[in-house]
Amino acid sequence: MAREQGDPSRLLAGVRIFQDLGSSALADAASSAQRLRRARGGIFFRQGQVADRLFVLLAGRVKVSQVTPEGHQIVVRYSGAGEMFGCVPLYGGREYPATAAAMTECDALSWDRSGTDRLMERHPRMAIHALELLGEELAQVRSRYAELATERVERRVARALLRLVGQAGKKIEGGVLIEFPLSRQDLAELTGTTLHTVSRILSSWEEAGIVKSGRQRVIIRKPHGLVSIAEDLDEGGTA
Amino acid sequence: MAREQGDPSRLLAGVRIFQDLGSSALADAASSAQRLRRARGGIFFRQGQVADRLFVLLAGRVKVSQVTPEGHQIVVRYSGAGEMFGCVPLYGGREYPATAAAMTECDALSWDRSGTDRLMERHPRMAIHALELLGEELAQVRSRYAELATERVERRVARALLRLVGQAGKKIEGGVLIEFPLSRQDLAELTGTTLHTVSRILSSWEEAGIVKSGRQRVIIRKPHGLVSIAEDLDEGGTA
DNA sequence: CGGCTGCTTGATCGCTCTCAAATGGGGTGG
DNA sequence: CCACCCCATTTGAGAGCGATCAAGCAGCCG
Repeated sequence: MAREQGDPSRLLAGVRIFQDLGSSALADAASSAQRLRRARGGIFFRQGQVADRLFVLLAGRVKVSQVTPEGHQIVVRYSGAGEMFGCVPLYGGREYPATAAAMTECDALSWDRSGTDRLMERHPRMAIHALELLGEELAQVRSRYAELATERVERRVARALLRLVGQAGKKIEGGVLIEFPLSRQDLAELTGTTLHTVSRILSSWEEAGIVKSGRQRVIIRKPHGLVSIAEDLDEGGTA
Repeated sequence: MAREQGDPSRLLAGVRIFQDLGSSALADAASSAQRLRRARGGIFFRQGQVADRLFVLLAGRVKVSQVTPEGHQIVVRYSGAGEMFGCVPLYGGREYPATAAAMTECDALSWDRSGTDRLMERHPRMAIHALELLGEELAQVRSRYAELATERVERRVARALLRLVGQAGKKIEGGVLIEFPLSRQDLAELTGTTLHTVSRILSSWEEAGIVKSGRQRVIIRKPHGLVSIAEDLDEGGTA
């Protein structure tokens, strides 16, 4: 457990599901947590495994993805520090419906099922927070669903990038860098298209000076240009 | 109609969120509920309204749908008797993200926000059940998302119909009838396509003897045929 | 019976997938 | 330190699914 950085209960204070819980509750949670690290590429859990653990990410970035019966990959979401993932045990699911893999070096806490049950019993507010988080996630998936059903690929990719900027954007000179390795394939699986189409789109944006991208790297040079594509505004916004 | 049947707490026993709650809790819930009826086409709530009520459907069928900023309609789901809808207040959302309209004559119970809060406080198991329901819904949306991202329209329509059979299928001679008025447009909004494409697909299925359909009516004659289309099996299954 | 609403069907267009092949950057092992 | 190999990416060509546009049709209700 909390090998370095001393008090893990301090880390938990910033995590939404543990908010407003009081220090004794945090200590309670921290004491029953297991500390987990993963190198880039490491796996937290795999789709189909018995869902017996809940995770909270302290540092790093995790890709949560699904494989359809036909073998297509879908990226469900990217989780960052302070976010919860593998929340299936919270609501009684049997198996993980997705795989969670570390995109960068990761550091996480986790609780087994009986631990989460006990925590939620003792601190009912945790259940309320869990409800809130799940509700928000539901709203988000629905909005992505609507997007997929009604929007063109280019706009979907623009929106996905803007969302990623919000989650993992880092200001650098000349733009905003997405702070973890993100391949064309990843973007394609996130937006429901193919890496070829993503590559073409990024190339055209690069030509327009909107982004600068390379091997698993994306820098947004003109966020406003992306916004014009993402929203209804005319394309060709030159910020 | 359910107006008779006396005791509303009896009605609640079959609703998942109230399961295992004990009769006093049911009476508690029933006593604070408001009974609501809507004629076909009536509205329970509209997208964007302040989300102040939770609903449980006792009878009838409700369409939950969204309009995107660009004006496209999306059907989120169809709810049947015993199901909960408008659960936004449960997890603290401000506004309804969708509109709930009665597809048939409907009869429902509803609680205002303070009522649901109080109920969940007094009966924590309700919160657990709510978590379960939300989790299941999340899993379902994700699977529909994956479907939309990776499957052809015909297969999506087949799967949607099969799901509807499970929810509202009624065996009649010569097949299974979807028991509420369902237009081509509805099916299109449910599967992320256009009414034209749905119409063409249904026509071709009709030719193959798989379905029989008319104005806002669909009868599945050969469910197995639909399954062959929905799954990976070769098409042309003649059950 | 007439009009409205939902359904059908044809024709065309174009976005996006698919298939194919080449390119290049980066890390690794020698 | 260099060469090689692997993997991500780029780019072209072509096909096809499904959207869009445009009429016409038919059941149903008033």
